[in-house]
Amino acid sequence: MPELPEVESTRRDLERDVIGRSVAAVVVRDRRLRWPVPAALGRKLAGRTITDIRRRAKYLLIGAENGTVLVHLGMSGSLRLHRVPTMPGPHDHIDLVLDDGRFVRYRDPRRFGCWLWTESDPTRHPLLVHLGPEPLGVDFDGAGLHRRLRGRTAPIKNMLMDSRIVAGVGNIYANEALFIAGIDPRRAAGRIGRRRIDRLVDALQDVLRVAVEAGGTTLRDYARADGASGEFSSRLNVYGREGEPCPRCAVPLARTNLGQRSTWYCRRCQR
DNA sequence: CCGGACGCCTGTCGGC
DNA sequence: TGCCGACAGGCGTCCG
Repeated sequence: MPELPEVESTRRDLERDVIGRSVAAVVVRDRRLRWPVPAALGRKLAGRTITDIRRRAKYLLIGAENGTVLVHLGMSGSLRLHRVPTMPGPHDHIDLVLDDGRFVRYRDPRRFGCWLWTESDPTRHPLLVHLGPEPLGVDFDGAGLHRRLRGRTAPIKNMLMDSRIVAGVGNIYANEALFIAGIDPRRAAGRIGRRRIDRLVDALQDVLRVAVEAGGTTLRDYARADGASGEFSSRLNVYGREGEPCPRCAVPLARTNLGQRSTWYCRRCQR
């Protein structure tokens, strides 16, 4: 579920309230996430101050004085900041309780996410070390992407969703960026000219920036840290819109499958 | 190295 | 109404 804009929105929401607070306790009700939640996590974090919250790709890096928690929201995860004690639901697996009594609650029905602990440089962690550039970072541009795609025969949409090529882009924003750029998602990535790759970079950056400003996209499970929905849902041009008129040319939008994922596009506008 | 398929898990929805 | 398959925002791993 959560892609770069959703994770970044969550990061910004949490950063405001959590930085500088210390951890009173970590309550783990179910350790069975993608990988088991480390048994030592509570002991490591208890009494420690949260120094920063960063994001890399779709990972949140919650920094303490003595290490970093790597949090991934998987397909259905969310982090909510609660001010008042509330009964946990069946999928509320972890509470990070702060010294002022507020707590960050991790909910993840499908348990595809993770909470891991590292005491070394988190960017060198095996899960992060091979990630490609951040699409909104200064080192991401048309020249670099064009070079990385040289010789690749896989569809461009698969490449956008490959975190080694560019980090943090998932199914929603890959579809939306390709629509804006007017590129057929099935097209072999290495056969797209430099000009069109430049357009794709612009489109991707635009859609991600606007989505972050809107607080991300809520389809079902995702919620901001304050419980609000992401408002980008109403701005989606093609995602989930098979058969509806193309916003640009009114031809019914098509759907296909690429890399086992549903893909929506306009047969006329995207070449 | 590359591309494609497969699980992991729970919930929901549509068709019969 | 009930059952069953398809599908859902991700991604590490395996196979050819």
